[in-house]
Amino acid sequence: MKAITYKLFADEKIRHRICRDYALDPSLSHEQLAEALVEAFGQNPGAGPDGRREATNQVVYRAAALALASNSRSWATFLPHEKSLAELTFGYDPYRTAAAVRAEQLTINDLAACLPGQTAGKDAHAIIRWAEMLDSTPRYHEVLRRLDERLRSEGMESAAIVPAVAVILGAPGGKTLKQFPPPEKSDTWKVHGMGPVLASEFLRNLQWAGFKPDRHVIRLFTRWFPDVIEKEMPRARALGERLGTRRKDVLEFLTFSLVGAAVTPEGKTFTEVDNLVWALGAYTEKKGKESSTVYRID
DNA sequence: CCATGGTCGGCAGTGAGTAA
DNA sequence: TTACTCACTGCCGACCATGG
Repeated sequence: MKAITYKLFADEKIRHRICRDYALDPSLSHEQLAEALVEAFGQNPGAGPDGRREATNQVVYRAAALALASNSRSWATFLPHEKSLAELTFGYDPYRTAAAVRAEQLTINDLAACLPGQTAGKDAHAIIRWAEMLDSTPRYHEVLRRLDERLRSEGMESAAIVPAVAVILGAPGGKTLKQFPPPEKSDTWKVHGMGPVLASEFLRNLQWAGFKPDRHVIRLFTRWFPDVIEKEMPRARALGERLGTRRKDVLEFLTFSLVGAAVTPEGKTFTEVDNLVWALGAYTEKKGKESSTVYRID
């Protein structure tokens, strides 16, 4: 971890770029900057219990909307638009948002204007679909907690919970739905506009403790920890089996989620580690330009 | 035939990098 | 400084392969 924070903030140019993107004070120490960066992502559950606390549909809606807002879009690009997204959705109120859409006072284009990039329309559409889903599903978070409780009661280790739920929400196959019947009045767990990766982002926004293996993280871990990957692969396959899937992309997602959990040291959260590894991949160890450094994570 | 899974390309704007 | 190329991001739908 020290090596990663050093690499991130020692270089003047990179430190200033990160500070510009996330409105941090460049005169802080490396440790303070690392802490402030993780803070800026706002997903670190800290010491609290994960996945167990209450969350209103409004809190759930905010978590979903922000996860969708991060799709194919650097967080720093979206940040300036966050305020207007919050205003358009009445402070992430799914009921008022759904009502405004019904009354044709809010359109996909209105929301898309807050989401720069190629997936703007699709993400905006998904944000509306989520409002409609939550509008007709009271206490959605309780539904998720029941899923969480079931998996735990069946002996699933806690590091596997978020990846498992993310697969059920993001890429449920027919077998998955047989083993995990969807909530009442619904014929699927599939959430709008999210695959497993965005679904784990969504869960993290709800302060569930999980590791999100995005492209940067996968790329760097492939270089750093081939042995851990080898070791976690059978466990990912077993987990996939448990979830009723053998899809290659899902197994890759599960493998790297487990690798992330495995390399997270005692006393650190998954979120802290993956936020910092992500930043390293996004700002320093870029694709095709990686150094030969194998960063120790401790 | 049906369910499942793999592969590929489109989406559409950002920003880093490079050449002139 | 300007103009240009290209990689990047995750989801999804079209299409094909496999196997019961």
